[in-house]
Amino acid sequence: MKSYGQYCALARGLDVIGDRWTLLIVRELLVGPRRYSELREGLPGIATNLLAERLRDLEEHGVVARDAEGTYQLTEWGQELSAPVHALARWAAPLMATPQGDDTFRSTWLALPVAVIFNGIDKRRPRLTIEIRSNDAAVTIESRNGAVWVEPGPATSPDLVITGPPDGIVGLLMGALSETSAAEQGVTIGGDLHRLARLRGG
Amino acid sequence: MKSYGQYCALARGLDVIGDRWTLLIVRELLVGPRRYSELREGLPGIATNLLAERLRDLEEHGVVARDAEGTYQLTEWGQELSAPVHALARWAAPLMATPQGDDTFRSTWLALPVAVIFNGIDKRRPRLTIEIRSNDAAVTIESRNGAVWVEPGPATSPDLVITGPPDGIVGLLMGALSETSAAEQGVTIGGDLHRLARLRGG
DNA sequence: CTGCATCCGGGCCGATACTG
DNA sequence: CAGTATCGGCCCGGATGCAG
Repeated sequence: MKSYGQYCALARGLDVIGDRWTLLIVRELLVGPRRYSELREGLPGIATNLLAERLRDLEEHGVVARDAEGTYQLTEWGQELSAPVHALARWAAPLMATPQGDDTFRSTWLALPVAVIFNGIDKRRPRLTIEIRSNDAAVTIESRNGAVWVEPGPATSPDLVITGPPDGIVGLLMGALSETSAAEQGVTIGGDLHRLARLRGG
Repeated sequence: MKSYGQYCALARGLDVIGDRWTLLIVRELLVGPRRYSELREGLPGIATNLLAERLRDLEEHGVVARDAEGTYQLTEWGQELSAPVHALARWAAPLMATPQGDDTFRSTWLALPVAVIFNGIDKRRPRLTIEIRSNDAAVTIESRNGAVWVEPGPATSPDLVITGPPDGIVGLLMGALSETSAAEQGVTIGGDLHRLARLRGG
């Protein structure tokens, strides 16, 4: 991208991550190291040449590093993008109220709202395992030692299983939807939903 | 901009503020309401049609509102962009270490690093008035009641006057430069610099 | 099959000219 | 002062090719 040519931290930051698709690539890598094909899978709609070019730019700028096997991961500095990414997601949370419509969805994207909703460590949070079954592959929300995070794949013995469309699931996680209104959106819950509310400190 | 078409808060947020120049327009409006010509002045390099189009988009999305006299200002939701903007500026702070070079600078841009460095309210901070004289118009850094912010224009009776190039001034504000190394960059200080350090809690 | 590079049509960006 | 109109060029998006 052409530089803004401004001696300003925001402008210089945008010179690095302001390109189209760039921050979404960072979102994918914040979940963990990813192969090229996994990145494509998590970024529906991106052109393959764009993904390659962005990764090259991010590597040059010191945000992304690739190891010998061709796996991409964030550098230490790149990891620190979690703060602005979470802040932007939090700001944009009201936009999630309008339904999914034709928008695509990948269940690994739940890592972002989960990180925003259950951020930090709270020792009072109970241990809990939730399996999420939505459009594509199942993912697991784990609560251990006060921290909450998302892992790809189903759970071995979940305390709670939530099945349904993405907007209903996100509404439930945020606490914006009641169990009955979520059910109207097609969400099925296996287990006691109050255990989820307790993760938010409810 | 074309929507990413993803049911993800980050993607939907970028659909609103991900366009080129958009977040820099928000930076200008975070300082306070601005006229069209003032925005142009604070965004060197932007094309006038782009500025008009971005303002229209931001207004449609409910980020910006314009009053009867044609003054633009952020809505309540738009104001909340201060969090992601500050987070991005904080992340990009290391990029400010490379010198200004040919980059343009406006002294009102100091409002952003000042907000990042002296964020929040700290009652132990002393009352202080600093006048900054850099490339263009003078600005004033005010510390009152534990809060620190930037006002356009010179101060009436400053406790401290700092004159010099932008990179030297920003380095001094962050505490990354000593008084002597700042002086080597052409920074002149009128008054006792230790009073500035005390604002940071030093 | 993975991990890109190349090519091309269309849309967005950048600069200038112009208008109420 | 506050934009609109216009136009060349670059970037984006989608399809395809191809080397390891």
